[in-house]
Amino acid sequence: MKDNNDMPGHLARRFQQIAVAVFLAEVEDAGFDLTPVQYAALATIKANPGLDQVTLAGLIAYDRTTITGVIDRLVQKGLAERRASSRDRRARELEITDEGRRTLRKITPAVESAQRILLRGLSAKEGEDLMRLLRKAIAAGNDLSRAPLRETPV
Amino acid sequence: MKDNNDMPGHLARRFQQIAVAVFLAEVEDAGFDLTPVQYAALATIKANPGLDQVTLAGLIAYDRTTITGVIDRLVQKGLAERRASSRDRRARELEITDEGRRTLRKITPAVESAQRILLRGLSAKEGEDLMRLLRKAIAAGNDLSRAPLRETPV
DNA sequence: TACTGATAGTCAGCATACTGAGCAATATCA
DNA sequence: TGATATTGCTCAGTATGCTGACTATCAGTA
Repeated sequence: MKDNNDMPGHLARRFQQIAVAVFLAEVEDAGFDLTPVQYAALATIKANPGLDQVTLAGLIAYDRTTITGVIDRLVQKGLAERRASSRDRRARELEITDEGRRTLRKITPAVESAQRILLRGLSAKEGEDLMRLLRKAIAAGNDLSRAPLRETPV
Repeated sequence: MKDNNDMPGHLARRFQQIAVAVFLAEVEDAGFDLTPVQYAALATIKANPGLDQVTLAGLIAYDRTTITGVIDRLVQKGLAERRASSRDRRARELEITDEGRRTLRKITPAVESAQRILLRGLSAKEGEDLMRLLRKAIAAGNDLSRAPLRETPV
């Protein structure tokens, strides 16, 4: 029988498991307490000031029910703010705070270090290849998850 | 600034996200209710009758605190049994039930189909390359997560 | 304008994953 | 043998990620 550990689905789970562990370790070493998910959300808020939650979720492929809790924690840590939108009373506009900006700036080396560690078993070319193939497989499967990546709409 | 969506960590998360969605969809279409994690645990119990929980966790790289709940659900569904070990009174021996065996057999086509769908954007060679590179990166990072893969000890 | 459908956000519930702590039992070694 | 360390398992707490349902609001149209 084929080894279950060799199936693409299992490799996907393992790779993600290691990626999260490495990220958290590097970030903690740098003296911060931020998850990969929180980091991506914060960086995307900074790059798109005033965006609403659904747009944010689409830009980083999070489920809209997940993003609520993530933003809750960013707000609670004082890194982001959630305001009512003036144009659409259903929507909340998101902004990064000065503290959030400071954190992003200081945390960047740790985040980049994590990415290097994640690929440390591969040569530079192999790392490039892996990322290219992952991007291609992901693009083909984008709409298969409930939270697909959405190019900036609007 | 570099696009966050292009970082290896983000690609890892996305690939895993799609892998789980595809697995669940295929398995549900086949008329079953089993998660990727439950499937891997059940298949490993079948292949290693009487193994204990820590060994099972090591064979599929799950955390020991996660495996408890997974087995709870397999037992509750009648697919596996948990017995006290006679050799070590701390340990629990795991066995697959007839129902579990039947389920595994019938679910296999759906599981294989899921793996194909996950790689559907890639050529056969690209799929092979992706898996080879993932295996290599994972092997190099194995000990960086709290739940590393352990070759059958004993 | 009134109706209908879509959209933004939240919530409850469930299933991974992990941290850290704790209990019971086993192993090791002075 | 007796103290110490280790191991197998569980639990409480936290953070994703999802399903499905619900409210409030908006948009399009008859």
